[in-house]
Amino acid sequence: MAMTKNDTLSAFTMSMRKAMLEFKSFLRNKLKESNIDLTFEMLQVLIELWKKDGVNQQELANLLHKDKASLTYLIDNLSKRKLVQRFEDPNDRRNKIITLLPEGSRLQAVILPWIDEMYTVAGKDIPVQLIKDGILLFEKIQSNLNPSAHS
Amino acid sequence: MAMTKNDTLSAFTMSMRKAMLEFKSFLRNKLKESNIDLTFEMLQVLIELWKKDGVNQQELANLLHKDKASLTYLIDNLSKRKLVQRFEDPNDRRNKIITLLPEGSRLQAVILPWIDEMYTVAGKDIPVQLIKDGILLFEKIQSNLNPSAHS
DNA sequence: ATTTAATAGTTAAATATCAAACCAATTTGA
DNA sequence: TCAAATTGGTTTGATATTTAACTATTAAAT
Repeated sequence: MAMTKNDTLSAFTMSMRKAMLEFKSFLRNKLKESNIDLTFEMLQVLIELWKKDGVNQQELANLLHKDKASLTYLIDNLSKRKLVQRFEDPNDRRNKIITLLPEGSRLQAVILPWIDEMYTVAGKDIPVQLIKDGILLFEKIQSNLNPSAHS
Repeated sequence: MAMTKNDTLSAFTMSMRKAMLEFKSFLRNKLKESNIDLTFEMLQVLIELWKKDGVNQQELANLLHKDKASLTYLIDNLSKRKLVQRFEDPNDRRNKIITLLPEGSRLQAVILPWIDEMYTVAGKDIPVQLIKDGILLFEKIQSNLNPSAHS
């Protein structure tokens, strides 16, 4: 049977979904091995804060392509675990600035090596140019599906 | 600053996430425009049933890379909407065979054109070979992260 | 043949996502 | 300046995902 371009795209999205799940699964296993009670999504937030601490929820939502409502819950869950803290921005009291607590900072040295390992394992025997081509492909698809989004 | 291969992979996963969200968002908008009360995930199940009706939950879970527990809930929600029905397999009473109800079948003619449109829009000005290259890239990453998985 | 193991499905609990409604604070603009 | 619009965050309700424990059924093994 002839495979149309749209059939290929259907296989593409399926395979993309599965690759995404493998990344998540890799990290979940690492966390579980060390009995760290964190989800992949909470980790995404922490990673952004390790790059730049003191960011408000909306900025985090934008960086992570998540809904601001999702961020409310994620910050709640990170706060419960005493990893981050909310502060009201004195310059604009609508904003809640999120900062790392000591335990949240401490985890960086433990977890970042796992992230690095994950990418090293995932990218084994793959030329970096292929990965860059993949990014360009994603960006083209994004702009096709949503021309108004200014990436 | 120099961008390492792992930095590129980090950008890759971010961009992949975003592309996935655009696909979901496109379909959600279509469904909403027509006031069809279905989620992207319920649609994934229907699409498999449109390809092959009368499949059990575990097979659906495997096809969609989902957990069997997720399928229980998805089938519950599709049943509530009178789109599918569970049957006990007489040959193996552990299995629940899922079949389309009339309304579930009827939706195919409405929704499949949207799926086709989604892929046509997404793939505009993209040579099919690039998409195939993307699939190979995903498969390589999958086997790197999870060598035991026999795709 | 009887015990053991594996498989399919359900349930519960915790978390995540999304849309919509909402509040408070700030910005715009007539 | 004051009303309207925008922005950041929260809440609610519905759905999705994951893990783990559990039941029922079937298959495997000694």
